[in-house]
Amino acid sequence: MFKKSTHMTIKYTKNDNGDFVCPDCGIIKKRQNSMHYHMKKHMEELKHVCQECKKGFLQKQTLDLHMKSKHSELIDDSEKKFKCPFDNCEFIALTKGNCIIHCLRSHCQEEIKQIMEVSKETKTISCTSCEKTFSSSCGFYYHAKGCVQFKDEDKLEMLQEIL
DNA sequence: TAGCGCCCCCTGCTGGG
DNA sequence: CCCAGCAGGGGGCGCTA
Repeated sequence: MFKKSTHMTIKYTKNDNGDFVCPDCGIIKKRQNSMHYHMKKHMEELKHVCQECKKGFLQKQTLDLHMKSKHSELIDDSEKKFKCPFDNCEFIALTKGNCIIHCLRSHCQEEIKQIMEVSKETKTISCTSCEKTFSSSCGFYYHAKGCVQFKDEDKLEMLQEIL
């Protein structure tokens, strides 16, 4: 079992296959960094703490995102936000992924329709181009950036700014 | 090689229409 | 109820000691 200390060095255990085994719950991970993340959860090591509201996060990126969204007045204006590259659209997203999803959803509906297949039964969305299935529309749209075909070169050029 | 940071991808939740 | 956007976790890649 782990002691809940933020200064504790993590020790990793491997099984005969060379996979990483969690000594706490026995879960197996192929990669060390995946186990690192998993074990941190056991240790409740939320070392990335927001100085403003004292909320803790597992990952620095999550804290950065939190700072951008909740305390944007405290950070440098040059901090990266992702603006929609399409003309006459003022949409700004906190993450690149969310910006891509917005662009495809709002500006590329025609192209998306060509590869989007919605199942009302299973409430999933499939890509007819590669037959991959997603449980949420966001997942599909994010994936679609790699499968969708553009006839309009200007549109493709604008999208490439954020891809 | 162990340990960890960065970033991409995906998912679940929430709020508004 | 549906859809768009937000927020956060999982995992791959690559760097450093």
